[in-house]
Amino acid sequence: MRATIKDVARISGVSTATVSRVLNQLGGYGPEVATKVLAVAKAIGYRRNDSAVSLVKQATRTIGIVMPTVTTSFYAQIINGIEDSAYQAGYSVILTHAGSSNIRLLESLNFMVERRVEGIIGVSINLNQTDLTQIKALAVPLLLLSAQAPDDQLPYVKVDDYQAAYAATRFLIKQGHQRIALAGVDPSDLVAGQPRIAGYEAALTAAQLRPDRNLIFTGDYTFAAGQQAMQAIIARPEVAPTAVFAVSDETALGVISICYQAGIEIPRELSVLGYDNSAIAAMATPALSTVAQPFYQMGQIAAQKMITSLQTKTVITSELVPFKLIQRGTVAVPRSN
Amino acid sequence: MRATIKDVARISGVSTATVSRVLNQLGGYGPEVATKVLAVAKAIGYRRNDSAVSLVKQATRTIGIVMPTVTTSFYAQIINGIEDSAYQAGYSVILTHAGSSNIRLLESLNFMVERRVEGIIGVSINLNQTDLTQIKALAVPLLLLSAQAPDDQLPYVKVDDYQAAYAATRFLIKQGHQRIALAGVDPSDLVAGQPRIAGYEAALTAAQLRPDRNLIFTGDYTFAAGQQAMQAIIARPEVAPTAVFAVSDETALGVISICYQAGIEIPRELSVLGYDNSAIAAMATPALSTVAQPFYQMGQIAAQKMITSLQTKTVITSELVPFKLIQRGTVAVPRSN
DNA sequence: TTGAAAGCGATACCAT
DNA sequence: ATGGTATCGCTTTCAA
Repeated sequence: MRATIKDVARISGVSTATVSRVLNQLGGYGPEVATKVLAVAKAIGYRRNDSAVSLVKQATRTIGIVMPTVTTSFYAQIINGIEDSAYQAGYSVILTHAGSSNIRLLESLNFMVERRVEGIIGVSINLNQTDLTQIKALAVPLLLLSAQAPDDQLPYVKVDDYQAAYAATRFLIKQGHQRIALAGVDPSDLVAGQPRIAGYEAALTAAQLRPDRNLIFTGDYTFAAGQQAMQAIIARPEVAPTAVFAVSDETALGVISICYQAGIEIPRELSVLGYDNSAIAAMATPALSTVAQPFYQMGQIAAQKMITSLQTKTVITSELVPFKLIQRGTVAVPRSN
Repeated sequence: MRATIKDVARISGVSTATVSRVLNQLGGYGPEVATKVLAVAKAIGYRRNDSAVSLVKQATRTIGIVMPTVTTSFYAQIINGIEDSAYQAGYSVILTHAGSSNIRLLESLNFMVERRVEGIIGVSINLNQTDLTQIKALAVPLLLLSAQAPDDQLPYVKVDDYQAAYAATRFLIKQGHQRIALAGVDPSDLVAGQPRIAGYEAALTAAQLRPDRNLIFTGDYTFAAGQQAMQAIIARPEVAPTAVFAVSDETALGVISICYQAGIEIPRELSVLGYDNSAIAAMATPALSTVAQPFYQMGQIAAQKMITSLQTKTVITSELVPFKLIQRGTVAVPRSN
């Protein structure tokens, strides 16, 4: 059994109250007592029991992270950001997966409530109205990261997908592209799907280019989705885009992998633009031009917002974080231009 | 304030003891009482307070993960594996970073001891004797994942780096390669460095090929290390390997990126073999041939071992997990052959 | 400056 | 089948 405050008290010849005061530097004790207590605590390897502290203080200084099981490469960056901020504020981070398509979501959230986390950051989780109702009943602050709830019923930290898609498409147009495909997008996805489609089409329209639904290749943001999109593009020469805007870096790599097999040279014959700027983007060959989401910072911001809100008892405000266009090696002017 | 067991007891008109029995399905109560209690608990949104449970049970059902801050792409897979296994066993997972080069290591471990985690899984952390001594003093089970302590003072789960490097090199030799470079390796790294060098050299020797120190390009397993290695190779035409065995997938991609810039075609002019089979390997162009480490399973195994040991109070045994050679598109027979 | 003691929310033993 | 209550380790009033 581990040493407790009582052991320290007994050995030091003082009361537990005094030991507690010394250990927490609350003042109101003589210097020699302090020295003694500290020495004893160290000698017997005393460590505070946070369960007991949490119980009496009614605060666990813990925040929870819930995320889908699927492990796209950028989650590590987000977690890093959250954990670093939390750590600095003296908070612990507990982690659970919501399973694929949220099957474990409510179970996970419940788990965390029992663990008495003070707040939860939900990464990339899509919520429907039922979820939302149940979450309200949990009575724990939930902040969304890279996600958004219907009618903004929950605060979020994310980039503006519409603006990012608009800027990305506009960038491609400025390079001289006129036939630009959009690949891997899920049109039923209210958060990252529809806004990106809308931004893409708006940029096209603003440049007097007529959006063409045949240039939109739907998918689920994966590598495989990119491969399928590119295969479809090759299969239909009448479509012949000069650039493809992929909705994720992984999708972009899927596109590129098919081009490689088909002998299509990038960026000479086809430009490819990714989305995320995950670690793989910089390591791809050729290095992937992409829309950067500042994942690490997003994690930091989310944790900070949560903790500040907890400490000041204020409501968490949503925040749109800036994206950035990173030009590397996969976008060039179109050949025909 | 959240509802407690007392509230449930009061409203149901029974004692807290009975409520506890019902909630934990311990038997020893009438069916109508059970129904009543459950209904009340649900109605007032009662959730168990795990801090209180942990305190009285002297068990937190929590395991901690400590890992370096640097976020190579496979950490997500490891965490997924750990979390899934832990979740199934009813355990929570708390996560902290040890900072770069372990600066935050002991602080993190201490944090976890105060949180009363029942065991800690240390991912990719290199320990020296001082660390080890302090860890012993913490008196908490520590299992290493993808790491190994001096003199095997701590149990571990990892692949056999020597054997993997041996097999990989042998594979390259069988393909007809005779001049094989080793890139990105840290020769001062006892865990992943020296064994791989040794395995590589042993395979060479076994095939009557004389190991050549000029073919070993040291580094720190990163993308940049791969780039530097390849630049060095190009700068010294007298070395001219026909294959390079990179110590990580990222390093392999670094090698490939320089080849691309230099117009060296892979695998026609140079074969490249990676190590890890992280998510990026399959998505690279051309797809990377590599030595696979089963990260997700390693996470699962580690968590299972830890939890089993906790529950059966037995000592954790080390385990060498199998690696696998994954042949994709970056290794071919040498041109000159 | 210091200590006694009440509680935090649950469990589990001992009665009844 | 049910209730009373000591207990887990700590913080925090209230007194002294």
